[in-house]
Amino acid sequence: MQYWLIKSDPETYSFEQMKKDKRTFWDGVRNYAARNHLRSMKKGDLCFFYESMRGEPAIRGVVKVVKEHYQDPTTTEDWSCVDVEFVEGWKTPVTLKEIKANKKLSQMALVRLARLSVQPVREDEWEEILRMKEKK
DNA sequence: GCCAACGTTGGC
DNA sequence: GCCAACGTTGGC
Repeated sequence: MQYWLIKSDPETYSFEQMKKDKRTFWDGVRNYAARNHLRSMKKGDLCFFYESMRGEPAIRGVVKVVKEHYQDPTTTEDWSCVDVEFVEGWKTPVTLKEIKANKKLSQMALVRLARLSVQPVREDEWEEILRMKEKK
């Protein structure tokens, strides 16, 4: 089992929408590194849902991979997408500011490779973020 | 809205 | 295959 973090610009697809849809296909990834991560995702893997750009950039909840990668239907080029399902929304999101302020998370791709839209999360990082969420 | 950081493109 | 130019992302 692997953990991931997927980013979305809420103007394109918000966590609010994710919650409403319950399930969606994660399309539109147009970056090779991100695509490779999509292709490594396994059914049952958990992902943090991160919203960028508008408002406070933050992790807002958790979604689960329910279908492994397949051809992105929005293009004929060689890109992939996966299906994800809503798991839980957090009342108080864990913000980028808080993540940056936490020394244990300084190695996170979110901090070091800000533009990578699909990234792996280490187990200790996953747990640390859950701890931060619980403490609120 | 600005701009730094990064990825991609294309000329050589 | 290098690297400058350009486009895009995303934090602030």
